Amino acid sequence: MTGPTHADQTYVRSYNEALVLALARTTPTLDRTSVADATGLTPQAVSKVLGRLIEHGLVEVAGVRRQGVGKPSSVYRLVVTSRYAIGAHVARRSLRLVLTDLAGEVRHSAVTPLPDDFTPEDLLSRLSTGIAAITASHPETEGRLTGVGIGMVGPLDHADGTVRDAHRLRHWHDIPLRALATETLGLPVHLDKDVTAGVTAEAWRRRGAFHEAALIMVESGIGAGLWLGGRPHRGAHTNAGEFGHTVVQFGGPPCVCGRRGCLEIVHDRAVEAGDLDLAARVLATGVVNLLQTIDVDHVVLAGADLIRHAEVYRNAVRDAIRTDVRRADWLTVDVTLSSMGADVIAAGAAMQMLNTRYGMPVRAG
Amino acid sequence: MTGPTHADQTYVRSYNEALVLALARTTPTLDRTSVADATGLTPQAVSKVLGRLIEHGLVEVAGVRRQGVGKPSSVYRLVVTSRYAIGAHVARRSLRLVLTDLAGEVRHSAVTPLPDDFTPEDLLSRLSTGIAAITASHPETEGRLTGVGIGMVGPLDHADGTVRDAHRLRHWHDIPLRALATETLGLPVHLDKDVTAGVTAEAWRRRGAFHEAALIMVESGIGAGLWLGGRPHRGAHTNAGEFGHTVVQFGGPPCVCGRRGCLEIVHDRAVEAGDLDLAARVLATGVVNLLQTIDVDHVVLAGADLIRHAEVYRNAVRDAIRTDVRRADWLTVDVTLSSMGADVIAAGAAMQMLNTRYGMPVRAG
DNA sequence: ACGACTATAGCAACGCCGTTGCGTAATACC
DNA sequence: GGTATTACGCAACGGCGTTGCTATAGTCGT
Repeated sequence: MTGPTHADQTYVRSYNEALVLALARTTPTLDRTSVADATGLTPQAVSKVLGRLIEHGLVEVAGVRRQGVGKPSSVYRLVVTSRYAIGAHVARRSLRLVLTDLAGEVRHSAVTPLPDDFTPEDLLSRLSTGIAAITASHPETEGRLTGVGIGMVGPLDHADGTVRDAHRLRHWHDIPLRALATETLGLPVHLDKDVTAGVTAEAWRRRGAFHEAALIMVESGIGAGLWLGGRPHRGAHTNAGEFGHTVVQFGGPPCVCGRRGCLEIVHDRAVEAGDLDLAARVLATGVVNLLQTIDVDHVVLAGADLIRHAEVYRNAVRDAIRTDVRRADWLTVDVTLSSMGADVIAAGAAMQMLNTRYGMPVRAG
Repeated sequence: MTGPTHADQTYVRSYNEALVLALARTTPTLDRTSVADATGLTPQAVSKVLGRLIEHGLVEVAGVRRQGVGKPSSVYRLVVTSRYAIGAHVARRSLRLVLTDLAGEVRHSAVTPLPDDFTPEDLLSRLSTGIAAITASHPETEGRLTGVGIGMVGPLDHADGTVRDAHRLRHWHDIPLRALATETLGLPVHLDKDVTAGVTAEAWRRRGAFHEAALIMVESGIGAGLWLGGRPHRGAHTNAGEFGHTVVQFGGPPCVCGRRGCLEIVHDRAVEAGDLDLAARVLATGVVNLLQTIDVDHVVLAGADLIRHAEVYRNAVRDAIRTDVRRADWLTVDVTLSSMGADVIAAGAAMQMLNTRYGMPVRAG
């Protein structure tokens, strides 16, 4: 992003704190020894890290645990109500707002329609009133709101927070949405593509198990959110995951994007023809293409149009993975449905906001 | 790889040293101020880092530079002859060995044929004699050999150094090649897929400019080496980049891999039919698919079968990128031919070896 | 009941990082 | 030749995880 930067002790501190927080997020309780084993830190260092986290209210002592002979160990746990974040999923016709706690649990969810061809001003005013309504009904978030994450259809530029040309939205060309929203809302704002936010939602809650993953979203378009090497992959222009516009049928029907035989147009034609099985097989072919290209071991299926026929799609993808390629037993892939349903994008956007403050520090590595 | 591990001051040290070394590799000369500007370190810290590097012989003082008023600054430069590495490119019928210096420059290159269906023993003995010949003719490498990098056709497991099932090689099933070679050669060994080694070769020499990139290789098969987020992307099972076996023609001709209409079979059929333009367009379609999926801004073309008709392929790829999709002006992609010719895989393997010692420390980020 | 044993917790000193403050060296300019 | 300017490096500092050691709070055996 900003070019290489150096490492110093503040990096060491925030890195290790993030490591312990990630552990706290994914385990009901912690104790000094188990954290030391999981992180490689010495028990003494764990005490110091936990001390800092307790001081900031992120972690608390939950009691002691007798585990046989010897002094019982103190038990710690995440204070999930110590921080909150708001996530927004900006779709073509609707705005979904969620409130999540520090563990990524959704505390509140609401959808409001958006007018056809809504403008930036339309969105900002609805964001404003929607967030005000949430904070009013959740006074416990007072002073504990980390910020607002926005997941939106692309193309956009994550690095400078600008919407370049949101697909099929007339008034959205080179709109500095992050800056506008920061000013309007008075809170830190994180802007990202919807699918990237979605895959973050899964990763934030599953930590280490989720190292190489893709979230496949079918919802007025087909896209993929990528999580590679333990972090989101956005590509050079925040344009990764334009999965629906890969050609699976050379010379096939023309697509709105200008190419022929794109996954999306071939899939949609099958749906229009009422052949859902074929549509699912087409999508599955694309998923296997994705596996061959980036070799993820977790595939999460999401999106309203997919969830409506969840089992058909999931079975097609699983079948394709098993039979399409002569895949050996070591090529294990876990195919699941999104655990968060329709909230996944908005919740992921909220978690991205939390992640900027309480996740792994960027750069270095 | 080994799960999350903590950060400490040894990490800070090696990180900053790697940062300065990367700068030294890609710049003719260094001075304290420019390093400080580029890394964000204070000048005093740069002095300490450079002092450590000089102590290890990796950097030397090259003189002073008068740049106007004030005390002239000391000028430093990488000692390219302070470390060497050997790279091996194991192909189906040949073994290529190169010697590179610390800058990644190829100092020696040699090819020997490999027998049909060669065994692990065949390879190890040829590695042994080949490396002995190189060190004998390059006495300056005495005591300065970092190790041996091996780039090979997959599938293999980079994490534990095992060849799982090398494509079309009968005697290569679950062979712990890294362990065997380490023992036989008495040197550290790094094992990786050929294409991943190849993309590392480009990245090692171009540093920051090369953040999101793919190396497309056409040479008895079609594969891609991926460089994402400033580091190699291998995927969950070291199986990323099996680009030739993505479907571009749904229901097309059957491929050896078991699917139908794979990029590789469609491309090869076109070549067999003598229609090189079509073959190049098919490959270009696959490249654009790759861009849509992972959004790289550097595409490097390589491989004997491609280089033979380099311009045809390059033009086809450039045309496809320009016209295939309604791409906006911000979607810039740089398409180049590999700068290292036939040595690219072997040289990249050597640089991977150098990278394990003198590159960015793993984990943390 | 009571002492031996054991695992945990935390204080204090330490080593090593980059940072800061400041004195010194070497050049151009007047 | 004096002065401003730029670069260098010693020394003290703050902050990180580590190490050594003592205090603590339980279980277990007698």
